[in-house]
Formats: sequence, C-alpha cells, structure tokens
Amino acid sequence: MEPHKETPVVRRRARGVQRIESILNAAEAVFMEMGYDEATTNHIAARASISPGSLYQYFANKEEIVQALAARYTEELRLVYDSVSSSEAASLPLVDWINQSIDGLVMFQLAHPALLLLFSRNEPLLQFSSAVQALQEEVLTRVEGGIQRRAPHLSATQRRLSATISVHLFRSILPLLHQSNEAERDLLLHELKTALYRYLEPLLDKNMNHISGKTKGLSMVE
Amino acid sequence: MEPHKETPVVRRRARGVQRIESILNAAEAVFMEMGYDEATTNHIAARASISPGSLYQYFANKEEIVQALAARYTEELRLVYDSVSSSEAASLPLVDWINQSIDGLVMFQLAHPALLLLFSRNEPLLQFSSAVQALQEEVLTRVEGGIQRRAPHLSATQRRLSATISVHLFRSILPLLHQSNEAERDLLLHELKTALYRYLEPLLDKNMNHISGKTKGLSMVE
DNA sequence: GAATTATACAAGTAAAAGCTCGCATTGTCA
DNA sequence: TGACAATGCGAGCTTTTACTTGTATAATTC
Repeated sequence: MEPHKETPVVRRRARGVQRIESILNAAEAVFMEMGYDEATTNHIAARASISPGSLYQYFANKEEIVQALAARYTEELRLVYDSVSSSEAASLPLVDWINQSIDGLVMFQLAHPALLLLFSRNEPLLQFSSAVQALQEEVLTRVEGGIQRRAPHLSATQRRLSATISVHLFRSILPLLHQSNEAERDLLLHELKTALYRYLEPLLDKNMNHISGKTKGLSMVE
Repeated sequence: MEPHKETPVVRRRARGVQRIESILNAAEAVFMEMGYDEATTNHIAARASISPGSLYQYFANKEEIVQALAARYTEELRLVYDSVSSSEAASLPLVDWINQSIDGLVMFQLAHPALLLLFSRNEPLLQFSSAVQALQEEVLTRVEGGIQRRAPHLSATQRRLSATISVHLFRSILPLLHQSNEAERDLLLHELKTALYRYLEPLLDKNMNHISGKTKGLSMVE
C-alpha cells in the first residue's frame, strides 16, 4: 500500500514501517487518555519516544494519523465481522447470532478503547473522515446482511432501518462499558442483547404470522 | 457578619440580563454551526454583536457558557419532562406514553440542535460538565419513574437498567434526525418507537397495562 | 566508495484562540 | 450632583499547538 501521489514515491524501510506502527500505538493510547482534541501531535510523538519532526515524516498532519488508525481498525475488525456474517453464523438462531456478534464486538472495543472516539466524533456539518465513515458503513452493511438472511422478505428500506436502529443501540451502550466494572458490564450487555432480540425477533420470517397480535397497538405513527 | 470583599456581588441590570440571553442565543447558533471546539469565543461575541471583552464580563470562560446553556435547556426541558411524567401520562398505555414522550423530546431537539452537542460530548476520562451531567441524570430519572409506574414489580437495578437502555437508544438516534428529511425522519422515529415498545412491553405489569384512563381511586402502587 | 534516499532530530515558526487590560460610557442611588 | 457600580469596547497579550526547517546520520544502490 503505497501512497499514490505525484510526489516522490517513498520506499519505506523496515524501520520506517515499524515507526508507523509505534506512532499509531502511541496515538491510540494518547487519544483514549485525553480525547482527540486534547491530544497534541507532540504528545503523540513523545509517547512514541520520537521527535515531532520524525512524526511528520510519516504523517502529513494529525488527521492522517486518525485516518491510518481507522484503517488499521477496519482491517482488524474484519475478522470479527467475518465471524458475524459467515455462512455458519448465517444459520444460527437469532439469539445466538446476537450473542456472538455482541460479544465479539464488545471484546474488540474493550481491547481498543480509542475505537469509540473515532466512532462517536460527530461534529455537525463537519463530515466524518473517510476512513471512519467507511468503518461505520461496513458495520451497518454487515448487520444488514445478517438481517436479510433471516428476514429476506423485508424491503431494502426496512432492512436498512432495522440495521440502523440495531447498530445505534449497540454503539450507544459502548461508552458505558468503559465506566463499568465487570458485573455492571455483564448486566448491561445482557440487557442490550435482550433489547436487540426483542426488537429483531418480530421481523423474522417464522414470526410474521402472529406479530400482529403481539404488537397490535403499534400503529403509532403513520 | 461583615461583608466579604472576595465575594463580588454583581447586581445585574436589565441590559445585562438581556445580554446574557443574547450571548447564549449566539452560542447556541455558533455551536450548532461549527461544533464546540471550532466555535471560538470571539465568534460567539461577534454573533452576539458585542466585543470579546463584553462577553467575558458575563462569563468567566468558554466552559461557563456551555454550563449556562445547559442550565437553560434543563429549565425549558422540564416542561417536556412534566408532560411525560405527569399523573395523566402515568396512566397512559405504554404505546401512547412512548409516542408522546418521543414526540415531545424530538420536537424539542429539532428546535434546539445544539442540545445534541452537549449531550454527545463524551471525552473519555474527562467527566461531563456538571450541568450537562445533571441534564442527563434528569432524563434518566424521569424515564425510570415512568417505568416504575408501569412495572412496579421490577427491582431498582432492573428499572435503572431498562431506563438506561431506553434513553441511550433514543439518544443514539438523535444525530440522525438532523441529517434526514421529513420522510426519513418519520420512518426513523416510527422504528425507534417500535424498538422501544418491543423492549419495554415485556417488562410491564399486565394489570396496569390495560387500565383505561377513567379508573379513579384505584391505586395499586405506593 | 560514492550517490542517493530514508531516517532522525529539536529548535523554531506562525497562527489561532482564550482571555486581559485600560479606559470610556451609562445607569443608579444617596 | 457626585460617587460608585455596571456596562462596553477592542487592541493586544499569552499560551498553545500544528507543523517546518536545516542539518546530521544511517541504510541502500550503483
């Protein structure tokens, strides 16, 4: 993956590649300690035990660091996604699908607290950086796929809507996980799974026949 | 009791009170245009058509402006809260309670886009400012109260858990509303209400669920 | 070995943004 | 009216921070 710019091609040496990794690690640590805005490039450089000048040899600006970090996350998260949308996962009952997906994603999140920052940076009128946007879109698409496999009769609109609600519900709980001890975390996660199940279950094919009885008064908005 | 010099009592004049309001209005506008970090105090002052110096006569720093804004929101939101947790609302069927609450809160949010900013500023390890924290806590408590009325058998833990999930689900959808047109908004809101209903309905004490408004003197609670 | 390129540094720059200061004006009260 | 407090201003101070620059060293290629 070389930068395709008209500027001189930089042929990284082993040390350079290593440096990039260590900068990203430092950035991850500093971001999750101080947040994106408070994290200065000098802080990141210091954490990586290099000079500011060295940092700027590998990244043109602060934004590029976030981009690279998001790209790295995207790559690592693909493993989790694959387990969620694999052919085996596709045939799992909804309960188990939810269970495995949430557990996998939560484990990843707990291991990479800075991921939350990238996800939840929503400055109005300021569009997300492209890599982060791609990350968000990918999660949504995967969930949509899982829903489609289990409820193929749904319209594309409804599918996307359901995936959107599900993803946002999940994401909204993430910040709480970091402020909780293990017991509270387990409670929260169980409740999150319950909410997701109750929301998604009525969408499933086999249940389409009797949901009207269960949710009869639900024509709340037309 | 001798008067202390170190506590400068400022007796605001009518003009001053007006200025404070106009500064808050300006801050609200600027915040929702550029986000909290990009919004400079000079921007806010300019928007309010006053000098930076004048701004700093009323607010010691940028943070205090946010505090005051949050306080103002808290006050205005209390009206919405009251309609949600009033005695009439308490006897409403769950569907209608959800409907009214969401509609009320969403209407407020759409009228005050900057509220979202205060809500969703989650810098890790950096605790929210006290006024914003109070705002969040108040919403949670009101929802908790509504749940308790409808499901008095729930444990305090479960009640708080359910309220937490509900509030976070609601909040996670708010940012989407501002990027949507009216049709998409309606779809989203309907879906949000559906999710909330499906999640909360199983918690209900079924006896209370079918109370039809006019039953007076029948109190199974308290 | 020579030329070239990548790596490394740290002092330094420029601009931005929060905030201050001195001073002038307006309003209030005795 | 005179004293005092509140209001108002805007140039500019201070600090911060993203980023640069000049130079020196290590690695790769010929």
